[in-house]
Amino acid sequence: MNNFLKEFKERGYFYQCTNEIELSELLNKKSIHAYIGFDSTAPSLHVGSLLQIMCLRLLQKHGHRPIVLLGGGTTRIGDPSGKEETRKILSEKQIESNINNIKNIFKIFLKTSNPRLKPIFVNNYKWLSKLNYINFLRDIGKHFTINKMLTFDSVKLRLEREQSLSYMEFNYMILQAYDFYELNKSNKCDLQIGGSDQWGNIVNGVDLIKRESGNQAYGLTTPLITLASGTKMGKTEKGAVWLNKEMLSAYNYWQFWRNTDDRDVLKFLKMFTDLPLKEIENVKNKNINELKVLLANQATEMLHGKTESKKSEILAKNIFKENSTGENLPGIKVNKDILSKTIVELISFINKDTSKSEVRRLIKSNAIKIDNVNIKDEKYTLDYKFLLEKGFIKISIGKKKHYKIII
RNA sequence: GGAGGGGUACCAAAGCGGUCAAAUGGGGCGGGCUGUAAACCCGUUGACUUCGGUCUUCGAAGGUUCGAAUCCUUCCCCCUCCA
Repeated sequence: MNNFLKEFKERGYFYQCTNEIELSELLNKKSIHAYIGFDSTAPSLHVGSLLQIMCLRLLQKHGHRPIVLLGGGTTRIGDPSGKEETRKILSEKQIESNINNIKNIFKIFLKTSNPRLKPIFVNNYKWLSKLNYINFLRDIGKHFTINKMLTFDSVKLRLEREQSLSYMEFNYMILQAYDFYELNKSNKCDLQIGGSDQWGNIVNGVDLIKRESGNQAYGLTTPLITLASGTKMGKTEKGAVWLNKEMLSAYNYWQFWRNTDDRDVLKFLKMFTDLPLKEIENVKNKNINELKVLLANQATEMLHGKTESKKSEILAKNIFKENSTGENLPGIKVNKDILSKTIVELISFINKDTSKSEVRRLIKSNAIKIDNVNIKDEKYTLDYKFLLEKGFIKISIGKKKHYKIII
């Protein structure tokens, strides 16, 4: 089997392929172009898209060139996989700015130095917006039979559940197929990779290419990653785990990985790090918490760089150590008149989305500490002189949230 | 176009004149146990509060009533069945 496919499988990226044997041969024969489409509805991608990004990295590693499609066109329509969600209508400007931000993520994850392998960015708005309805129906629409479209899971499931499926959504599949066709024609793209939910769309693209231009193209899907706990990856209770420095700090990103469920650690090491599989094999019996640190370090390094990753590790060690003073935490400057208010006011000021009522509740349940000492009085006020002398003070909410307050 | 069902807190879902800031479950948050894990147990989950209470919530706007999530009117939205 081809090396790329082999590693693709060994790392757990593989779910389905339209024609594995032929694809393997093709990959052996030459360096190909492969694409993955990303939705541009948010200003950043989150960990939910990381597996696809890793696929592109792997592609590069094996000498193939990734094409990143940022769906300016399809974003304007909306992916039906979001089911019952009412879609936000994004302005042109927003979409453009989202696309630019998302591009930057790829510039971190993908190698850009080698001109033969550096990612090609495309925006399907360029061609989709030019389509003429009548021509499109006649040239492209003729290749799609309703009979077949109705058999695709994305459609079938909706119909079976008797949920409505709008004509617009029904067409999404065709537009994505057209994207692949277009990229095959203009960029020699022979392969589309996507999540398993994209299977139908991908197959349609492969078919369309075959019928319209006679070329053979391929599709490859990755499994939907569900955590051992059963939830979807990408969003935690606290919000999305963004792949963006401004939206989620290196430390919090590190923590996200550090808190991986025991049962997912090995799987994630394979999926989300560059560690050679042999090396993972060698360390797999190590203490599970060491492995989690390894995972967190590797994953964070990839996005935030080695320095930030190391800092996060040290910070974490310090914070979770008994009686940590928290001196390594990033300091939060708070001015004097807020410092002189009660602890309730102070905490809801530092942590904007914690209401005062909530802080009161937290105090009652023994969750608030200042310099590791439980605060039980909601009227407690900081000793300003002491703070001046010492320079900083640590406020803890629960066990995991710590803030270093400076003047 | 006709007939019916429905919109309740983060989500699902009860309530159908006062005892409703609204049952229950999930999720979240906090505590306990532990390993920053899982499982489990306990507490909590609108805001503000001088801890006595006060204010704002049940699709929207009006109305009836001492009193409405609950009744009436109009409007908006969703779903099912028939044409």
